[in-house]
Amino acid sequence: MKSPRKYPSSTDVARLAGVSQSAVSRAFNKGTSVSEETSRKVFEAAKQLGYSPNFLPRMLRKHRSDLVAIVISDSANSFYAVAVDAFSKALQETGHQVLLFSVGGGNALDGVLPRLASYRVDAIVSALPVVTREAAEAFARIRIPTVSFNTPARNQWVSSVCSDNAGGGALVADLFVLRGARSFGFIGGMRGDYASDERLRGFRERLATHGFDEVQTARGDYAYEGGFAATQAMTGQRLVPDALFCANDMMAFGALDALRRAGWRVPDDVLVAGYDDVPAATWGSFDLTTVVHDHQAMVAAAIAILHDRMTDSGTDPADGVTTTVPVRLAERATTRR
Amino acid sequence: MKSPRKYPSSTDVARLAGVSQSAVSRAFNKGTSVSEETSRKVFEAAKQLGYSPNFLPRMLRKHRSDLVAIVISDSANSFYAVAVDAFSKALQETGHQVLLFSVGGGNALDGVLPRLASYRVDAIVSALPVVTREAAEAFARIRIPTVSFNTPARNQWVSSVCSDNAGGGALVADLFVLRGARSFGFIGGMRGDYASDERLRGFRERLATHGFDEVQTARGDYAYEGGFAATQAMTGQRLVPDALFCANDMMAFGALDALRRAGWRVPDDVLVAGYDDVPAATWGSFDLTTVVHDHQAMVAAAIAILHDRMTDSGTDPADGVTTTVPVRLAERATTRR
DNA sequence: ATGAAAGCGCTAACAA
DNA sequence: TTGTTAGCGCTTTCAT
Repeated sequence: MKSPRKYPSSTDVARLAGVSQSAVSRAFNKGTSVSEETSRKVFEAAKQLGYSPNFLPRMLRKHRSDLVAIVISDSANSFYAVAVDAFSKALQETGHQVLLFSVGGGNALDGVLPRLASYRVDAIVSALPVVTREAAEAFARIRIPTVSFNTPARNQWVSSVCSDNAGGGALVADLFVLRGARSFGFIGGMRGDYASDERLRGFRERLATHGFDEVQTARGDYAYEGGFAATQAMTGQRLVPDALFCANDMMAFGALDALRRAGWRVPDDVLVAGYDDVPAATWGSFDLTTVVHDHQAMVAAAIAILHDRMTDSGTDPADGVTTTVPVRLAERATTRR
Repeated sequence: MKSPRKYPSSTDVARLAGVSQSAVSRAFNKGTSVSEETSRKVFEAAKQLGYSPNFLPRMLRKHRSDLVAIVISDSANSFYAVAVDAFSKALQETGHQVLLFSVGGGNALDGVLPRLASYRVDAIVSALPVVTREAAEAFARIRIPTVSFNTPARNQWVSSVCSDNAGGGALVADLFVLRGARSFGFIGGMRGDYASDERLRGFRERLATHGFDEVQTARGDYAYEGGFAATQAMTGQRLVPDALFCANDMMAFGALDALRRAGWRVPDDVLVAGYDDVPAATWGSFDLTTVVHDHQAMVAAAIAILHDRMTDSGTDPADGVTTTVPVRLAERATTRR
């Protein structure tokens, strides 16, 4: 490897400024006692040498890196992309920096966790769509405060922030019934996906209170194509319910296109609702009724937990909390009769 | 701040294993000479203590952090979101780790650059949609090899990898003419956006070779709404060209919906093409002709440049290169007569 | 307000 | 193959 460029050190600056090395350190750290004069000399020399303080020794000395890991996977869910940006921005405000870790499919998490520990990150955000019990325990084993974003998971070291998935499903159930539907369908995500399962549970339980016990379920893949295929299967068998709830907007778009192609009219023949309120939901071609989660509130809640866990006055990291952020319904053309 | 948990050090492991501290270091670094026996004792003790090597002192000693910064802004362009994931994955393969830096609007870049330097990152990927001359010079000033992704920028320290924007514009021009269009429109991105400007340039120059010198231009904001509004202005004034080229797919979707709402038929009355080939371009409601760039090739090219700059045998970082990745056209329903 | 000195947890040169 | 030793560039007592 190339012998890397040698950066000037505080000692170099000290020599040029004619002060001690510790004076340089003090000049660059506020809340320390340095004279006006010394400070001036230091900054002048620093500028001349192009000096910028090296953060690594500081991490070493202080036993805290101010690094926060975000663990992502290549999910089609663009929800996580905006979350990463929001986290990064919010954490920078408090002097933290985001270190990104990608896990591929399978048990790749185990390959990544040791590195998380080796970078001595102060906290972890899991932006994984599925966190198995084993995964949660693996997180706990490295004993770093962790918050699972948008996926329930909880043990001594792992907290989670989720939107009220079941509540959202219930809102959709109420609306469908109010609009006169009497038969119901649901297109879910992959197996083991808590968010999808919860949305179905809330939907189903609320329908039961209205006296409807049957829900025709199908499974998609959280993408347009999955929603399209699942719906096409319904139209092919002429088993289209009065109202169709899709576990996310992408699948709802696929469902809409499949219904229209097969000659069904929305909302006249079929009501359709999605979940997420992605930008495309408002587009003229779709104008989709959907459940809106409050991204900002979710990120804020996660950050609050992390800060609490990372600071002194904070809670003992050894007990995770579960925060549920409320959702609301945005009714648009696909359910408006 | 909470006094952070003290991790076990190699010295702790050494003591427990009854070997020297350097033996522990050697056991954890391959390519060093350690006996089977010593290694066993070390790993046993390490496991017992829950030891994982600390990377920070290593960075300190070696004068290389193996950290790569990715600088992002809150662009609506989801193209960057997938790129971040691809970069992260590819860099991890070679033992690098991505450190994320978000810049807000305005001159916020200046606030971020000193931190980049302080983390001693080995290289920088700029995923900013606009890199002004001043920004490029600011990058150069910290003398860390930088590659600007999808936005031209170049000086001694800054390389760039771009798709062949002008070439894509030319492909669209050829197709429009082939399909019989005789008047042309273009909806671009924000001021100073090179990608948009280049797409227009290629479009315009190729049209000129076909004998068409007029292009009716409008400006959007790279989002659905901007494309919708710009197109609505055209339909309102009844100044709709035979063929409309949008600088990205999002605006093309807006344009399609605006045209349809105003009673224009696509492709019968108007041809429409976009740029990016986002997933929604293939959806039934749009089926949009668009220019496809090769994400993978672009990321690979950027990584290749970075690796070259980061390694010993590599090129002197003091001369940036500009790599142009070819594009192709995906013709779909919006131009097929 | 300032300097001297110790030490964070590693790696690497050197000696044995 | 192994142990000893000297730093990497900072922060932080402790004197002055």
